[in-house]
Amino acid sequence: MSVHSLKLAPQDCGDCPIRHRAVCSRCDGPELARLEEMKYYRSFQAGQNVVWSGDRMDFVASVVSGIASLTQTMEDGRRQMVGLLLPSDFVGRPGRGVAPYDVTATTDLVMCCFRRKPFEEMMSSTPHVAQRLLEMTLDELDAAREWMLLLGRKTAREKIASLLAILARRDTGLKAKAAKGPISFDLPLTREEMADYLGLTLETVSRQMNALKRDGVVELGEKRRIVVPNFDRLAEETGDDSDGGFLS
Amino acid sequence: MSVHSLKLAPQDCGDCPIRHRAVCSRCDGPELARLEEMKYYRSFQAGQNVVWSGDRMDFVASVVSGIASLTQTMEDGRRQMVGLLLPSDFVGRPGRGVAPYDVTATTDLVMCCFRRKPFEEMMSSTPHVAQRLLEMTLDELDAAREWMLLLGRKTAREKIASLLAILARRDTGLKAKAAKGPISFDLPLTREEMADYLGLTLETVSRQMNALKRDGVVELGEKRRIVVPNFDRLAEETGDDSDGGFLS
DNA sequence: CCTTTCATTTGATCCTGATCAAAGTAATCG
DNA sequence: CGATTACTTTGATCAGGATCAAATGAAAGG
Repeated sequence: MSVHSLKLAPQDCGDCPIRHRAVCSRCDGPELARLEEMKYYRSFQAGQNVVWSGDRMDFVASVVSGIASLTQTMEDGRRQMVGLLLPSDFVGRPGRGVAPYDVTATTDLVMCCFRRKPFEEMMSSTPHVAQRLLEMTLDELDAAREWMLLLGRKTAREKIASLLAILARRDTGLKAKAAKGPISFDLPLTREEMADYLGLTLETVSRQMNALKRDGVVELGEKRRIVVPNFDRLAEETGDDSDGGFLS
Repeated sequence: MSVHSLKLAPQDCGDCPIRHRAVCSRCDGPELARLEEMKYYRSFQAGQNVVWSGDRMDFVASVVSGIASLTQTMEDGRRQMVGLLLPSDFVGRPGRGVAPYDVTATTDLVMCCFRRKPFEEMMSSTPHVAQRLLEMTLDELDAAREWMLLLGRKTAREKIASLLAILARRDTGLKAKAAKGPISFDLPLTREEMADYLGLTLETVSRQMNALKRDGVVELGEKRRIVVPNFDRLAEETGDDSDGGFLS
């Protein structure tokens, strides 16, 4: 069981992510009350599809627990993951009624949903909500562009290291870098999902994971447990600048 | 000289893209008047840098004529283009003071700029401006994710075909698909820039361009002129679904 | 507990695109 | 106009990762 599911029980929404990230971290006004009324939960089992590319998508949502992925597929089956949604991430596109890619529950998943229409109305009458959404979308765009660099120019080993670093940071709440000691987390993805994330095959992922293990960069424990003895060492393997992420 | 520069003389801003795309396609209120006062122009020569990654970026802007590119670079020089800005595209990130990637004038370039602070103030007092920006950012995010599929899973030939199709569509105003006849446009990118866009080397780009030529998919005229005798034929080479782009 | 299924590892071989090198073209400038 | 510089093509070789194949390991279910 991933640590994520411990963050927040779906019944207890006092700390619901939508409140903190998606909508309004700055106020407690009537908008929030309206949102509270509107919201509802949906659960999915690991592997279950949330929406298919091309489907109508009449809601927006925030991930409460678990992990969802956005993937694009070509006719012949080649697949590329284009988004990985962790708890507190936002899904859905105000103003767009059709999903442009598949959304899948990678692990057991709980989402906090809002029907799209009323959410959009709320948005237009509440300026800073649109601004908050814009901010989040810009973050996602930054992430997508980082990801493009990874896909286009990094070696297989660098790709793997980058993904592990991203997951480690997310799972330990960004303080992984600061912490000097070893950190560990549960890999939420299969080799195949990692391959779809990285633009590789699962065989290459497996080989490179073991290469990193052989070189002492990571330890692969039981049941997908990953131990990173030295985060800086892992960061060196990513090919990124050491000072990544001092954006204002 | 690219056809783009003919679209709009920078002095004549009655048709300034910022008006139509970036800010407000729905109104003519006082916001527009305020914007008109704020705006100013900047010109860059082909090859000139607009901002470096990590620089302060105190303005947002709309491309009036020419082409700008966003690129990310690794320490060892590997480069990946992560954005290609054509006329009417928006650059800049409300709320962020630092550029996360290099912005370069790929051709001679004219941008219509607004200082960031006053623009942001205008945004917060004018709800639908933030909404419009959100919409544009979502479009960019879609484009980025399409691009990720290209980088992660397409073959060199498919990558080239995809890029040519994108440029053809943009240059002919989306009606390329409908048009049954041959279409043509000027390639605004060198082989090296195409390579940076596609995650390839320039040699591979050159070879695949000539392969497409040999196979009659495109004709390479003088001075970077590209002729596409049959757009559907080109589209087949991209690996994309034939019905790409019926988003609501 | 055994069977079935799914995930991962490992091996052998192949192929696409990278790399290294050089020649050919086109644009620029004194 | 000739020389320099930038861009493009072409060739030869190499290597990283894909593909095909099979074995191993771990989880799930009757």
